[in-house]
Amino acid sequence: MHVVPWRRAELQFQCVAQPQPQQAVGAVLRTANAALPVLAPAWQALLHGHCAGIEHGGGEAEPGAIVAWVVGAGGRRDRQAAEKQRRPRGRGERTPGRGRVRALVPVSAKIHCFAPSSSEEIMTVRTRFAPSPTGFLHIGGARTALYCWLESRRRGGQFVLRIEDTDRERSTDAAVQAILDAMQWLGLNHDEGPFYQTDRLARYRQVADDLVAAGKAYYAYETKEEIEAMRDAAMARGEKPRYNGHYRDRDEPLRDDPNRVIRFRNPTEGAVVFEDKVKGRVEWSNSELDDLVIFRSDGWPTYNFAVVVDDIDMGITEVIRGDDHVNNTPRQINIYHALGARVPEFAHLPMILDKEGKKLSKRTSAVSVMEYRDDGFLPHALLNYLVRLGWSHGDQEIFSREEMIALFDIADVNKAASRFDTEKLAWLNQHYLKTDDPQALAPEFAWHLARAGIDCSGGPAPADVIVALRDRVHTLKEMAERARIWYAPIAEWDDKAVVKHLKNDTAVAVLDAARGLLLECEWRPEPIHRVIEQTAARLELGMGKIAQPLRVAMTGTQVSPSIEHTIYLAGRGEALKRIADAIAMAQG
RNA sequence: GCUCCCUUCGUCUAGUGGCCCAGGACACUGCCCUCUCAAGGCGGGAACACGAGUUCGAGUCUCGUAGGGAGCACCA
Repeated sequence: MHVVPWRRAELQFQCVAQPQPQQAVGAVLRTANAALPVLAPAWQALLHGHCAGIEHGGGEAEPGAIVAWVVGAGGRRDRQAAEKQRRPRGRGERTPGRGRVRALVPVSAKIHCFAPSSSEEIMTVRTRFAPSPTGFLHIGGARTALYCWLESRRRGGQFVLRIEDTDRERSTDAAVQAILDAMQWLGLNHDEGPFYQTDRLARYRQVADDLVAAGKAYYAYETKEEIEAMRDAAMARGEKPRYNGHYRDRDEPLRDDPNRVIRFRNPTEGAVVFEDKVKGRVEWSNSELDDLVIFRSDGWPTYNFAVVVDDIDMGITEVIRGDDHVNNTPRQINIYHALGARVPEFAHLPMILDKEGKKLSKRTSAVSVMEYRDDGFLPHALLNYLVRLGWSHGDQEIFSREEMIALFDIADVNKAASRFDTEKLAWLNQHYLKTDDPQALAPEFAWHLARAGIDCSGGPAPADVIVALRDRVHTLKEMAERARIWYAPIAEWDDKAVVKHLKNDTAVAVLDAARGLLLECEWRPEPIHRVIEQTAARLELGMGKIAQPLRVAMTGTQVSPSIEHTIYLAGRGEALKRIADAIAMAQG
C-alpha cells in the first residue's frame, strides 16, 4: 500500500540562524522556540498529525521554504515509511535535519486540508480473527484476537470471526467449541460469524474457475513426487524451492486427473510493495514467488486462496495476524490484484515466546487460554497482560477495557518478539483481585471452589473470603485452596505450630478469654478485632501472643489472613468449637 | 541453502537528533509498618548487541558485523 497524503502543510521559513560549529546550542534553540507559536497549527500537525517528512520547497519555492507532508492514514510507521521513500537523494542536497528546522523563523504557515480522497478513509473498519480449529485457543491467538477486536472497537467498526477449517484432516468440532468458549470467557465478542470455510466451497470453486477462464490461473498435473524432485533440484542448485511453471503456458486441454490442481499465474516481473502497519514498508520481488496451488487435487482450496476470497467477500479492511504470515502476504496481494479487489491494510504481529525465549510449547508453559482460567487467572487480567505485550501507552500498566479500546492503536505495536512472563501476569491478576468488587469476582471464585472439590453451601460467602485472601494470593486457584479451612474441618495439624503456640504457658488463658468475649460480640471482623485487643489488654500480652494461638486453633497452622477475618469467616459456632478443641489439645 | 524480519535493565517496555551519564513496571534486594503470611510505604542494583559513518551532538539516522526468528507445501 502507498501512503496517501491527504493533508498538506506548507510552512515557509526564513533562515535567521544557521547552527555553526561550536555555537552555543542553547542560543539556536531559543530562537527556534520563540518561533513556535507563530506556526502553531502547522507545528501541531507536524508533531501530532502524522508528519510524513519534511522537504525543501521545490524549485519555485523561496529559499529556505520547507514543506511538510502530512498523511492521514497512520502514525509512526507511515512516517518511517515516508522517510525511507524520500531518503534516496543526492548527497549534495541533503534534507535539512529536523533539528535545524527549529533554527529557522517562519514567515508563514498554512495547512491545506483536502477531503479524504480514497474510499478507504470513509469505509468503516472491519477486522477478523480467523483461527483454524486444530486445537484450543492459545496465547498468541488470543492476543491476535484481542488486537483485532480492539482495533475494530476503537474505530467503530466490526469484528468478524471466521473458522478456517479447510484442513479436513486436522480440524475438529471440539476445537471449534474450545475456541468459541475461550473467546467468550475473554469477552471478545464478534459482530459477525462465525463463518466456516467449509460452508463456502462452492464460492471458492467459482472464483477459481473465473480465474482460470480469465487466464489468471491454470491447471497443472504434476504428481507430488515430481514436485518434490523439483524442490530438491532447486535446493541442490542453492535456490529457493519453487514450481518451475511447467504447465503455465502449455494451454493443455482440461482433463480428469487425480493430480489435477489449479495454480495461480503469479506475475514474473516487478515487485509487491505493502505498508505493514507494524513492520513498515515491505518489498518483495515477484521473481521470488512462484505459481502457488490455489486448489488442491482433493477439491479443496488452499489457505492462501481461501483467505483472500473470504477477506474480499467479508469486506475486511484490516488484516491483523501473526508474523508467520508476512511471507504469504505478497502472494495474496497478487491474488487481490488478479481479482480486481481492493487490497486491505496489513498488520503482522510479532511472536510471543516462552520464558526462555523459545517458541511457546506445551512442554514448557501453559499455552491454552483456558488453562489460564484453570490456573486461577481472571480474563481481564489476561487481557491486560496481553495488551501490554508488544504494545504500550507511555508508562501505563493498568488498562480497563474502555481504556484499551480508547488508547490502542495497531500502528503502535512493537516489531520485536516478546516473552511471556507469568510473574507479571500474576501481579496483574492480584491487582485485579485487590481492586475489583468482590461481589463481581464471586462467581468465578465459586467456580474455582467447586473445581477444588469444595462445597461452599454451608460456609462463608465467597465475597467475604475474597476480601480476606486477596492480599495474600495471586490466583483464584490458590485462593480456593486457602479457603478450604472455612468450608471443611481442619484436616491436618502442623505439629510445630501446636507445640509453639498451643503448648505454652499462656495459650489456654488466651483461648479461654477470647472464647468468652467471642460468645457475645457482634459477628463482624471489626468487633472481633476489638475482642482480640481486649484480650491482649486484659492479659497484658502482646498481639503475637494472642493471635498466634487463635490462628492455630482456627486453622491448624501458623499462617492465615488477619486473625479477625480468620475467626469471622469460620462463623461463630465453628469458631467457638475450634477454640474449645484447641484448649483440649493444649491441656492434653 | 534462499528470501524476509528482529535486537534498550533478567523480563515487558518509554524513547520521533540536545529534555537521556536513559524513564516506568514485573522480578530481585535493603529499610519501615506488622498478630503470621501477605499487602503497603520509602530506597537500591540492573540495559541502548558490536563496529564504523553522518552530525557541533546518535539509544534515535546510514552502512557493516554478530546473534535471534519466520517463511520457502496440494498445513493453516
